[in-house]
Amino acid sequence: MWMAELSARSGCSVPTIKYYLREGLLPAGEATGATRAAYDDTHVRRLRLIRALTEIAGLRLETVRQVLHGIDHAESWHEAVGSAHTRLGASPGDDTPPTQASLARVDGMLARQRWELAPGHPQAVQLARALDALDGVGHPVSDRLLDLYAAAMRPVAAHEVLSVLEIADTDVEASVEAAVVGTLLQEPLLLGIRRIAQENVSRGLAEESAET
Amino acid sequence: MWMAELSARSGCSVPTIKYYLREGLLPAGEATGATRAAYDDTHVRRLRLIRALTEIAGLRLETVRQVLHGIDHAESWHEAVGSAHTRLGASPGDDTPPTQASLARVDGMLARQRWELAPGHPQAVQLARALDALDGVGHPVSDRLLDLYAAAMRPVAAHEVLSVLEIADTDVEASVEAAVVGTLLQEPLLLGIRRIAQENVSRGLAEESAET
DNA sequence: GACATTGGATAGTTGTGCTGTCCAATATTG
DNA sequence: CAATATTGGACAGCACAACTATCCAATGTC
Repeated sequence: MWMAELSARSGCSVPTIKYYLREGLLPAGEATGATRAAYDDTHVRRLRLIRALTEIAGLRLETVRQVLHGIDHAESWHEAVGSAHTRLGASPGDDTPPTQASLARVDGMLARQRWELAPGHPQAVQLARALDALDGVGHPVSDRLLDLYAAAMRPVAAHEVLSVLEIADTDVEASVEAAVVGTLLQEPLLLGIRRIAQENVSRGLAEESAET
Repeated sequence: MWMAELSARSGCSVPTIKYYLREGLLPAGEATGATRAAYDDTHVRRLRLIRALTEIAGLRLETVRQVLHGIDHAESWHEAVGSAHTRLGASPGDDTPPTQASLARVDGMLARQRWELAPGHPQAVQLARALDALDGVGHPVSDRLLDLYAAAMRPVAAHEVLSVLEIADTDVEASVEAAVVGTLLQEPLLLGIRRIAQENVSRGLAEESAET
């Protein structure tokens, strides 16, 4: 298909597609001449993925490019997820080191869960910085809450990883994409359900106290 | 304290503080003369909250303003959380209606969890749109995963709401802020722990398969 | 051979979140 | 009381991200 059809099928305007090509987010089509290139379904999928990562996961194009690069160059699916996680760890330009106290709390949580993470791992650092930030606004979280989060996420993560594994047998490339998409694009799902759960607990308690 | 001290204590530059004042994010100090105004600890706290909401929760200033307005005007803490949730539901300018199929799936999940949500509630709409987006990129999620998310979030939400309630007895205003902060600023914590859990499950399986 | 489309290059636009500058009115200090 | 410093207020400017628009020569297509 030509540019016009790619635009129609992906929902992106032609200038936007050209912009993504320039920025290296979308691989060039197969050149069939000096002024013509052919695109296929992989380009349509890639465009939809870019839009999803920016609009839903809220990633910036620079981050999207790194994530896509990870998808394209990963040898295995868990390498891809690790790469995506690393890219997402820190917002660019923010290299404030976390406090030792928060790092220790993260290590403690990991130990209690019998989870292992290399010291100085981006995820641990990021988590420690989040703890610092909550301290900074005067709303520190308890270790109990961290453990609760960990306990809640354990079965979720297990299910997610296993469902990606099922695809990995038949199509490694697809499983890499599924892993990254699953991690990033399902975040709003999880958070949305958390909010709904909070509202229900909250309403339940409000009605309860109204009865007394 | 004067402007200079407020700047030093909050970590925001004077022009930035002036900007927030102009934008209505920070209440004006008490005017002690035509060219002087006194600020107090509430202003320091408010500034730190603004920075946390933008830098950590990734909210735009327009959204921060609405959230702060909700905090300041809420009668009760669950009203504040509801208001904050509503503000966060949709990205501005994005009013694509979800498909009926996804709305039905959300309703089904709510019914299975015995959760109640008014029809057309922003949270349900938002969740349905997230499901549509995942379908759009060719990675639909199963009802099983939704249920798993819900089951995982149930105890989390219960604990979070209860810990806010404990404060509510002594200080309603503080509990309102705690509810909003807890909902928004603890999101990175939850997601970070989920990523760590995924990596551990993934690494465990990778080692396991390496042994065979 | 006329006409539309493409790729490539370049410049312009919009929105967001600050920053910088200026000034008159005041405090503060000596 | 005078010199100096600081403040609030208004306004313009800047940097970045993500497009969007325009132009053009080469090339397909009919």
